[in-house]
Amino acid sequence: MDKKLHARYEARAKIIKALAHPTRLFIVDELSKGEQCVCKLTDMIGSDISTVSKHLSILKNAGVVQDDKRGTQVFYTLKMTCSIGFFNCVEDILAGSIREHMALSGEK
Amino acid sequence: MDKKLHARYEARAKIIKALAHPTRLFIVDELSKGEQCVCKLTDMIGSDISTVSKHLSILKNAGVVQDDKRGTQVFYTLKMTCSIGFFNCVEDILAGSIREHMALSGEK
DNA sequence: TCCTTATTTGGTCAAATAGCCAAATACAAG
DNA sequence: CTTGTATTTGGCTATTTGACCAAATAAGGA
Repeated sequence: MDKKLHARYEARAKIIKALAHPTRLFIVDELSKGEQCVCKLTDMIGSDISTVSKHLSILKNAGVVQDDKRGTQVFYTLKMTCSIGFFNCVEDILAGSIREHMALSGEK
Repeated sequence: MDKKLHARYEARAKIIKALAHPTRLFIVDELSKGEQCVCKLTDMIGSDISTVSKHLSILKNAGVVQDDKRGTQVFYTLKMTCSIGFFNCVEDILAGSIREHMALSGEK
């Protein structure tokens, strides 16, 4: 694999890696409904606010979300809206795995 | 976030995590052109064959690829074909980042 | 059966990730 | 300028990941 090609895959992987965490997937889903401030997301997620803030900065760094500081709060919005379609694709895989699992267990 | 919801995001994340590595993205791209044996992929990638084998097993475990043992070789095929559309989406983000970067550098 | 080739698995080590707490910053209101 | 609220950053530890090597398996042919 040549160097330029490798760099291309690295760049892709960076974005996908940003999505590859349950909390961050939740955030993306939540933001697909509209903007949210860090505090609201923190309430919903239930981790430490510093943890949520770090997840948001990973997403922002990857170009998946955008932030907008208004007064003392920071509001995040989804930038990578096409990810929603992909999640449906992921759900299909999950549905398939469940079917296979049932088939292996001898259920119909 | 309730327990069931969390499990759902965990399951999604597992699949996305499987894709979140440059070598594995390369494999998916390669398999989108047709099946390949481990040895051929190893040649293209240039890492140790055990490393490639492990990447393949991660993809297989996530339901992204399928294997088919024929004689002494193992051939892998892409199961999650919808990922291709997602990669275009990822490319758009990358293109956007490059544009932003140029804008910040004062170029047009 | 005994090689040879193709692939997987186990072990080890270094690097990256995720979470929490505490400290630093940013900003608005008094 | 002091206080209070919202958020980010730094530091620390535990866990996971990724790469390589060596050893184990699997299948085919001599």
